[in-house]
Amino acid sequence: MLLSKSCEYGLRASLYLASISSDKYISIKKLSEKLDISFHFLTKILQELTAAGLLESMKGPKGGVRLSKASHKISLQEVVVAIDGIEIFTECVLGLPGCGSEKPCPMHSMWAETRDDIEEVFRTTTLKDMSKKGKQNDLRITPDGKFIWQ
Amino acid sequence: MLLSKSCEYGLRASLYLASISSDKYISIKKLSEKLDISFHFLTKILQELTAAGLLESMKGPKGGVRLSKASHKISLQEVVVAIDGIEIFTECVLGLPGCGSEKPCPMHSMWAETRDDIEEVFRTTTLKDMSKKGKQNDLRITPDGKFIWQ
DNA sequence: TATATAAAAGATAAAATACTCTTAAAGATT
DNA sequence: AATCTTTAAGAGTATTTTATCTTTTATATA
Repeated sequence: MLLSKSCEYGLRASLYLASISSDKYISIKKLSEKLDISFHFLTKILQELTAAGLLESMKGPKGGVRLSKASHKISLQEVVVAIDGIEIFTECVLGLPGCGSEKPCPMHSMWAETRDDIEEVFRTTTLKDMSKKGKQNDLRITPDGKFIWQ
Repeated sequence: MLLSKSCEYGLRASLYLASISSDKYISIKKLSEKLDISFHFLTKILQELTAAGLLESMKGPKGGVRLSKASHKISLQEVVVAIDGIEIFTECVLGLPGCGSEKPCPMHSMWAETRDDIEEVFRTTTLKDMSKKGKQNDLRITPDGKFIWQ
């Protein structure tokens, strides 16, 4: 599994927020119900995204979370790095610490290339790209597919 | 992390066996010492590779494990699949079950392409390719880099 | 000001993964 | 026969990940 569960949930929530394209705050309760993710768990994940500056939050009635900037200015890579860290885009496929061009493993050159391709795809794809695609083609972002884009 | 620790260890041991290029059996004890991996843990992992038909084993004195076929006939993909399963080359980046071209998620087409590239690299690279590279350039397959190719 | 709402924060629990250790059995070598 | 080494199964521990629960803090609105 490339991404952790936390990261998968974070991405799905971000895609939903991007599809709203409003500056209203959406409560985490609502998000968790729409996406069928545990409320408390999602809260933790979204706190990380808020701490990373990708989301803004507001307490109290009518509070919730929203994207901190336009969805076309947030890449999937930013979301992934905020939750899983930069490691997945930098680490050795054999798990050797400090593997790099100075002291590489046999698989380094082969893997670094592939890994950079993955990073590029995540870096050049925005939340808007994906939410637009999902909305236009009614694609699913929940296991049961019952999610309805607005 | 793309690969599990077990898989990283299995790959490293396979690379070492490939570098020996002999039909002698190598004891798991020796392998675990050379590669600095827990003997008991490595035993379990190599049993999986034996069960998958990638290694042959022999009990008793002078026993151990060896590759079941020439190292240029074993791909990295086979080793990975034997330990981590085929899922890493097939699963959805958002973790949605059954994600495919019939009922995709927004990231499906983007990810499927990248994922297939990863699979291709692992499928077209053999243990011989990597062990040869490691041996010729004295690259490391242990964290401390003290491993010596023979 | 009082109240309800909702995120933040922290503590705890459950599950999965990564290891370690032990025991017994069987095959191979000397 | 004695010894070496894998096979196999299982128990036990540690760490990380995933998930839940409770309390605190901030905010809107009546």
